[in-house]
Amino acid sequence: MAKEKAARVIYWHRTDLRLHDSPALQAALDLEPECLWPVWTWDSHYVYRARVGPNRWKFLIECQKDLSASITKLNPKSQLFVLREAPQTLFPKLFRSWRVTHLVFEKDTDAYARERDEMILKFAQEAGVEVIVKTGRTLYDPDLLVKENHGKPTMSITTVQNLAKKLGTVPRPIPAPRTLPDPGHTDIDFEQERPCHTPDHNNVQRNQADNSYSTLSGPFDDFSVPTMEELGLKPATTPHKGGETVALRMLDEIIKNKDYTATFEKPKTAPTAFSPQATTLLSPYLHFGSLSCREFYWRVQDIVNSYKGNASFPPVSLTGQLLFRDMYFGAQAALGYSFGQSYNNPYCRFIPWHLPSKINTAKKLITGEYEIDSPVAEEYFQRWKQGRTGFPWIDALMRQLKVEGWIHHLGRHAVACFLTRGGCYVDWERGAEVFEEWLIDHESACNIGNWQWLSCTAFYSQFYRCYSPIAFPQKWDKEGHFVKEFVPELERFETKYIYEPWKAPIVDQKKWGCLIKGDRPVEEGGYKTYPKPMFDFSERREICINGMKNAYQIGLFGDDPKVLDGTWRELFDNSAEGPTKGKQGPPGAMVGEDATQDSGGSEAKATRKRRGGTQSTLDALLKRSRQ
DNA sequence: TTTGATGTTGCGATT
DNA sequence: TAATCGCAACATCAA
Repeated sequence: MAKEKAARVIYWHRTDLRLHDSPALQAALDLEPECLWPVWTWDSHYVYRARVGPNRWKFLIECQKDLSASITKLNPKSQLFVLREAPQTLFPKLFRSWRVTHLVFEKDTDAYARERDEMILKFAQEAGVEVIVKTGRTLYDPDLLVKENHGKPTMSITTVQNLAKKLGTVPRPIPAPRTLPDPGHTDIDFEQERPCHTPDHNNVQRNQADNSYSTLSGPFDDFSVPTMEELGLKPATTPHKGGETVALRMLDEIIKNKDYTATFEKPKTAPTAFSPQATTLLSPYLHFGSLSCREFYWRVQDIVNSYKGNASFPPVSLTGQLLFRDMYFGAQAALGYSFGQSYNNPYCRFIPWHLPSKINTAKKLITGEYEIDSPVAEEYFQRWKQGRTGFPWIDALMRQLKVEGWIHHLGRHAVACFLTRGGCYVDWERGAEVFEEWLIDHESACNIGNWQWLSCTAFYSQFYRCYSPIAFPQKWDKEGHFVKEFVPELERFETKYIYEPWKAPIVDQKKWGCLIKGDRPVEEGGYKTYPKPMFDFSERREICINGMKNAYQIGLFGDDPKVLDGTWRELFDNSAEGPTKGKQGPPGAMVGEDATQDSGGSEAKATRKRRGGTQSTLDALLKRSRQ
């Protein structure tokens, strides 16, 4: 159907801070618009609800500034127009005010994005605005993957590889446009609506007033990208820089090394390598869409196809990494909100982890808060988060994560295994929240999927394969260079003790300027200190494996009625690892008046008495170690 | 329905 | 030093 009037198009950037290979941008340009506004809406969901540390804020801002500059290079009248209002309230006003005919954007399939985009679609229909949505964030449209998988989530890489075969070759990337239309007028003849600030998960990230929403078009009325200071954020510490320009330059460098590109095998890359790291570090660019995954795929594939030696193959090869990404997107697309939690997730095993999420049972959603069922587990969790477990390998990784916003994939495995099934027996959702806060490449689908994988709640089940915080890093970095970089307290320690510094004789500890004592690093009497290990690893490993074995045998999944109503406790022995005491209840898992009660009714109390105590294995262990 | 193979990336002992 | 194997063990997938 031919359009009567010239198109006035808003191109809504969200997951695609780039000009190269954007099917959605191409669709917008195909309309031959009379005017085109490249727009970013400062979504309050990201500002207040998502967990975003200063490093990812900085990366996002750099991606936006780079894109805006590239737009202006193609058309000096244009830029990325940043509008500081939630899209749900902004667009209806904008459609009217700017006489918009089309809204174009790249498809986003996470649960919140779908809800938001449905609403925007409705507003657009009401305003007579045509909406065009194109896939471009993944190799395959996640909804199409799911459809080909008979509506089921994609839970294994072989499944995805087979589906990919059926769906055919990944399309070649589209070159960046050489020209861009003028934007239309940008007069604002309406009031800015400021979003609800509470709950504000990012309050901890700020040290100044939050001016995210001071005005609609920014303090200089020029729709420019906000600064860290305007957002009130603490300074970023990451050395990694965002933007399409940097991303394409990095890709060029990687591709230049044909051997690396064609023979890459993820399991053979060292998690202890830093400056330079052993993997590409392109993930944050893929996350913000400043690098197109199809661009990456084909640049790699062309090298592989012409490679004379033995090239690697998916799933371990570079393109295989993109297939894993698609797998997680496919799982998320099929499961929606339940993908992000154990509760009500039919594909997620039920394990009675410590520090379980509080649940809003009416909505069947986790609330973002958690229950401290065991003070010891909470201490383990805090020490893990702050990089003071006393295991140098774990602490080095957690410190690198906090400072730089990126750690190697196998490093993520190590700390995730340690927090969950291979050490602390703490809920994977706690770990996923920390990663969400600190990773510059945080992609909800991949993060959630990887945490489920490592905790053996979904995707993977061989819980008896457990990462040792000593043997595993030793395999990669005998000298302990990585540890010495990120845990400088230990920089003078002998190689022999680098992963087990508590075994070093006191005289040597003194000689090397660091005493192994306490639960946090401090300066003391002329010496540095580094913590003692917070538990005996092999002891904890055994407890965890037994806990997992038991939970696997009981065999509940997140959508089991017993999980939903809390009566799962009937199936667990009181002494089983985790908050299993009492036979009733969901206490601990409920929100509302009953949420804070520790255990069920009189029957539970009777049972507890009969069994002679309610102490979990964890607390018993601690008590023993203090004696 | 049963069966056999497989599963991105473990550990530790042995060769 | 690097490669191989047994370990103890289970869900999923394809045939």
